[in-house]
Amino acid sequence: MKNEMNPHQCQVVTALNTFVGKWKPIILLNLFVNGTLRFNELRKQIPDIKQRMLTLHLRELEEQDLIKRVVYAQVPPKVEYSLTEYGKTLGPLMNALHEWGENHLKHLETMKSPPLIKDPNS
Amino acid sequence: MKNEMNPHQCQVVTALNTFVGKWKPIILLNLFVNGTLRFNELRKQIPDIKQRMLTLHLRELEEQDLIKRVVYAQVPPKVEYSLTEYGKTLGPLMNALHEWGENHLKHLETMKSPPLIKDPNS
DNA sequence: TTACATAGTATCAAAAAAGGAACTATTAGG
DNA sequence: CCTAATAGTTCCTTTTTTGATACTATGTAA
Repeated sequence: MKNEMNPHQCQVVTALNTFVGKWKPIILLNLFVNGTLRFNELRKQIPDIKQRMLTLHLRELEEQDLIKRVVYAQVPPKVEYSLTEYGKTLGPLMNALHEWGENHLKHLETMKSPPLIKDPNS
Repeated sequence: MKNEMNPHQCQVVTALNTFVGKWKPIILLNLFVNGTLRFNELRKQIPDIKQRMLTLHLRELEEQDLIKRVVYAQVPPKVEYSLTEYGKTLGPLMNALHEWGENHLKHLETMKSPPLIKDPNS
């Protein structure tokens, strides 16, 4: 743990605020994994998301310079979303989260199921 | 980005869910930085938190095996909170978040203030 | 006996986030 | 003229999260 880390003016919170929420991490992950996706392709990838929520969060992520939005002048409309170069800097963080999460699932298993038979040597 | 990473059964979300929220990261950070703290010491470290929120989140973090709670049988009461060994495994993640957050603050600066004078060589 | 300190609970109110359903613009094709 | 496709927007409701304030238990010390 960084010793200059200060829980008040807090960069950890700054970081979290850019991509937490019910949908943002999933949207970002999909763009990491699939590259460029159209609006409806994202919807298919995230079946439970409502159109409204998808639009709102895409707009916010765009504001934050994490994703870019490219509109093609055609009908029916075509809009493509992808990570910006800056958005891609979240990659290592996503990996770290992924790994900790994976380990956490294992930890949950060991917590839920205590040994049925006590080890006689303990 | 991990190629086996799958936005559906998603470990990133699993990880985030264990410590996101308005107060949890700050509580954890304080325990990382200060080690063991009593209830009221935590309150002083986090001036804006309401007693209720502190209690609720401490209980949740304890449930999750991220922190431990030690009650001393004395009056007035004394209750100490600290990270569990498992809680300490969040350290590298906190550091990664801290670093990305720090960089993000710089990025925000460069976004907010576009050059007043265009570089004639660009 | 009264006040004090610590670590809480209990209740109700407010605010923030998310959900649901319906509606829109555009144009190509039949 | 009607329909279909895409990427939205509008309006309203529900759920979730926080906030605000007051109240409690208990032993010690004045």
